[in-house]
Amino acid sequence: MGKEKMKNNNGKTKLRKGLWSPEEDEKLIKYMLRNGQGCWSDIARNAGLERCGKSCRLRWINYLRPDLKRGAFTPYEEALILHLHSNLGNRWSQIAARLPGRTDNEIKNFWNSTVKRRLKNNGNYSTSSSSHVSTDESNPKEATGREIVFMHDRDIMAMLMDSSSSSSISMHGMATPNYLNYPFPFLDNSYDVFNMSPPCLPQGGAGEGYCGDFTFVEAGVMELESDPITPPLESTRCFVENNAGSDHYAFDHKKYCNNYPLANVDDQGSKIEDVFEVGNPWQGENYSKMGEWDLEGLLENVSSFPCLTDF
DNA sequence: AACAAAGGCAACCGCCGACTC
DNA sequence: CGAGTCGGCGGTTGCCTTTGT
Repeated sequence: MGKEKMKNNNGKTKLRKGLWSPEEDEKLIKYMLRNGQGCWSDIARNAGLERCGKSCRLRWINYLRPDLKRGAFTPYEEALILHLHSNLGNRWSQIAARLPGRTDNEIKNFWNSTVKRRLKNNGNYSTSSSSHVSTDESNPKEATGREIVFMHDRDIMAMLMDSSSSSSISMHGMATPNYLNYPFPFLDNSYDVFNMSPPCLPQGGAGEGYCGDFTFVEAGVMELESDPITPPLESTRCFVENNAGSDHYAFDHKKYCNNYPLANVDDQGSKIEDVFEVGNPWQGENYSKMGEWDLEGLLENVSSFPCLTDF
C-alpha cells in the first residue's frame, strides 16, 4: 500500500485518486467479467487502471459488483441492522454478511448518518440512558475494548416508528402494543448471532445462513425455508424490493453512478445486465415484487408468521 | 433567489492479520 | 524468523445534494 505511494512519488506510476470515472468503471467491469477476481494489484495493472489495487477492490465490492442491492434500506433491513449491531457492535463486515446485497460501507454509512441522527433526535438514546438502552455495567466492554450497547427490539421498533417519515414502514393506527414488543420474532435476542453458522458470506458453504432462513414470497408474508440446505446467498430469495422501486441491485444508473449512465458501459450500448451476462438476481419467476413493505398488511397477515402465532 | 446547514455517500487512510519468500 | 505483500476492516474525510431559512 505505502509502496504504491512510493512508486507514485518516484514518478513511475501516477495513481489516480478520488471519484471513479465512467471509463475507469468500464475498464474494471470488463476486466472482472473477463478474468474474474484475483490479485487486486494485478487487476489494477492489467485492466489499465491508474489506481491502486485497494481502490479497485473497494470500487468493485462497494459499487460495481453485480449482486449489489441498491436503494434505501427496507424496514426489515433497518431492524436487522439495528439488532445485529446491538449484538455485534461496529463489526460492519459481519453485519453486512447477514444482509446480502449490502456492503459494509453502506451499512456503516447508514449507521453513522441515519441511525445516529435518529438516536440524537430521540434524545435518550445513549449509553447513559436506562430507559432505552441497557448496558451491562459489570462488563461494559467486551474483550476487544469495544463498547457494547444492548438495545432491545422494542427500542428498535420505536426507532423505526420514529423514522417512519423516511422509510416506507407504515404503522399509523396500529394499537397493539404486543406487536411492538415483538414485531419480528426472528429478531429476538435469543438468536445467538455469534454462533450463527455459517454466516451468509457470498463464499459461504452449505448450511443455514441467517438471512437464508427467510424467503419473502409475497407482500407481508415471510416463509421459513424448510430446505435444510440453504442455497448460496446469490440465489437466496430473501429480499424485498428497494423503496425507490427502481433496480433491484447495483445499477440504479441515474442515482448511483455518479450521475452518469452506466448502461453505455458496453461499446454497443448494451445494458449492464447484458454486460454482466447475468440476469437480475432479484428478478425472475420465483421472485415476487413486493413494492413498499406495508407493515399493516404484514400484521394483518400475522398468522402467516409461524413464530408469531405464539403471541 | 441566495445562502447556510444538514444529510448522504463514495472513497481514502491507517491498521491488522494472513500468507509467502 | 523477519520482511514484504496483500486483502480486509473500521474510522474518517470531503464532496455533492437536499432541505430549511
